[in-house]
Amino acid sequence: MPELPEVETTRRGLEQRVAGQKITGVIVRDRRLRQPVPRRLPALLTGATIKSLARRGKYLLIDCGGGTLIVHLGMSGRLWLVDEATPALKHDHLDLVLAGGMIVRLRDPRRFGLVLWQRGDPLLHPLLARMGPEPLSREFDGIALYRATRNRSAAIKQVVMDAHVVAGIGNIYANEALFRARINPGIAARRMTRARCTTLVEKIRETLIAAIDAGGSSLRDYVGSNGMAGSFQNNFLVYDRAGKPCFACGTPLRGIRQSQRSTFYCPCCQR
DNA sequence: CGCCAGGCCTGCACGC
DNA sequence: TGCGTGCAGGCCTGGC
Repeated sequence: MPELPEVETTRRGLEQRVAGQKITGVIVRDRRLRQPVPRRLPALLTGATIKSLARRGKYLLIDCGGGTLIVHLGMSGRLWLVDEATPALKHDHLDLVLAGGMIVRLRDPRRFGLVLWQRGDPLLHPLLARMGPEPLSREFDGIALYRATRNRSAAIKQVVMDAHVVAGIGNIYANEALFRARINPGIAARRMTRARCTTLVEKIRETLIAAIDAGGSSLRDYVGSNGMAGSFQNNFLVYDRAGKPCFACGTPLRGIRQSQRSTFYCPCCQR
């Protein structure tokens, strides 16, 4: 479910309501995520105060003073604030009970998500340490993408989805940005010119910012941290539109598979 | 029933 | 021999 814009929407929604709040209790109902939820989490977090929420790629970094709670939402995860009277349902695996009477709740039916604890600098965690630049940072520019694509025979879409190249570009936004950049998702990354790299970086940024402004995309059961649904799914130009006319030229869009992921593109506009 | 789904880590085989 | 790379598999539930 959540890609970078959805994670960022979650971060913004939660931060303003939980920063400065004390955690009075931690309820772990199911430890079985992609990795087991640390057993000592309640001991570590009870009594701690949430300082701030940051994001690295699709990882949420909840600074709790003595350490950072690192949360990844996987495919079906959702982190949001509920009233303490809200009953926990089947897939509500973790609650952070706050002093103010609210609960930060993690729901993740597919359990591809991750909850980790890191002392010290969270960016040093092995899963984060070798990630590529943030797509919205200055560090990620045409030159950086050009360098990262040299000697890579893999398709540009796969390279752009490689978190070691640039953080947090998922399947939907890779598809959308490539369409906006008029680049065929299947071309070998090494064949990208400098100019096309610059264009693609611009379009990635443009797409992510538009999606964040729309509160993310709501697919299936996704809703933001305040329970409100994002609306960017209404602005998809190619994602999930196989066979439908290209908004630019009318040609039926194609749906193919690349590395077991679905790709959508316009065979006419994207070369 | 089978297939599909927004992620991403791991391990293996391969080629330089 | 040792890497970087590319690919397949696996982790799960739910919806069509």
